[in-house]
Amino acid sequence: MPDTTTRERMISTAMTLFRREGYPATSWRRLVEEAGTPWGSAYHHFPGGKEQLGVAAIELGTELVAKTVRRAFERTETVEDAVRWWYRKAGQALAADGYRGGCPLATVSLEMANVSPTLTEACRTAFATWHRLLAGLIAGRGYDAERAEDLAFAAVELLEGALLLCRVRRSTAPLDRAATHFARLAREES
Amino acid sequence: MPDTTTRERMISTAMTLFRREGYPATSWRRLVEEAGTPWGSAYHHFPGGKEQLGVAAIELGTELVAKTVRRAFERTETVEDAVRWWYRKAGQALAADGYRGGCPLATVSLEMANVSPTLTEACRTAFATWHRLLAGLIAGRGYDAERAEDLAFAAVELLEGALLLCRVRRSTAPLDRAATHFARLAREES
DNA sequence: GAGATACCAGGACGGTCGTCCTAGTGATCA
DNA sequence: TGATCACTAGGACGACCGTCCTGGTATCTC
Repeated sequence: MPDTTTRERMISTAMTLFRREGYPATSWRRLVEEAGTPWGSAYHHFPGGKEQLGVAAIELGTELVAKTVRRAFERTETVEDAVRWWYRKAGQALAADGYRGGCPLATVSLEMANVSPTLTEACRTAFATWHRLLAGLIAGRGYDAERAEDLAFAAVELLEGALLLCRVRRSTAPLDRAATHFARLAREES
Repeated sequence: MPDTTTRERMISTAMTLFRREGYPATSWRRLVEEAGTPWGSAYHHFPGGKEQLGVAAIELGTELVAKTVRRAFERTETVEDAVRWWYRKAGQALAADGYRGGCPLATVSLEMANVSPTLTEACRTAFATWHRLLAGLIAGRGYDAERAEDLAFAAVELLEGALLLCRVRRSTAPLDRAATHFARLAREES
């Protein structure tokens, strides 16, 4: 079962709060209250302070999304179906959470880009990980390397834009449209 | 000349700080320091407090982007050229600001979606304004209404996703790719 | 001139923030 | 049994937050 240790519960709760309201709005006090973890041991598990917790939460979010992507390509045959499956999964998660969630990185990325080089570097690494993973999986479906790179970019760009609009409109429609747009990009020859 | 009054300077500075670091990170004290406006008259001009300032900043950002979009369609002939011009303009502004800026709405949208219904509503209205404007301009270039709607969505989704990646990677490359992706979507028949 | 109105100065207020600390608990191992 | 270690309890600390206030100045209206 997941999140058995105090440290793990803190990280996964931090990821949830970061994606819902962002980094500055997530205080240690709210975190330990939400996670039900001991307030006194925060700096025991994260001597680097809130920033270290932030990096850990970003890494967890990166891995969770990567897992979804891998699963999407396992259960589908074409690239457009894989992305559609991925986006649908993201939409379901978003709706099930009452449109409070979204990308685990987007909010922190935007907030901390000019403030914390450490967190920004973690976000940069995360996006690079996704991009590399996607490009590899797309290339594995028969696309040449350059085109796979390009489609991997499109998949991330469209997802991030769509998640933002879904959040604001409280609807998964933008994600559905984004999946269709991606399918068109993937199908077109030349 | 712009921003002649205290109120206008406060709003435009707020927009800048919101897009750079977000809503919670932008305090009144930082704002008046940055804007060089009197601290004592903040609640004179904005009796509704920080939230009222936030709404005003969102509305200003909405109008600035709308102006750029209108200009883009004035100086180009095809839809894909208009979007490319728009994205290039956005990339130039981003780079000129040292990759600190970005979409004036994105960060606030993500941060406040679960916190402030007022600000969320302002963001929703803003995105709807852009979408309506774009759909109208695209339809004016000969696309049928439904397709124009769809392309307007794609233009906003791709821009938001690209701006996020540009910010993190400190590069305008994602915007260039996004423009190319949009061009492919706009060109393809059917 | 007098009164009203718009705006500015600058700090008080209570609250929350991240950080850090001392004291204590419970388990492990000699 | 006693020493060591990982972990927890809970608050102190100074800084900053949004808000609101009193007192003042400039400008306009009659």
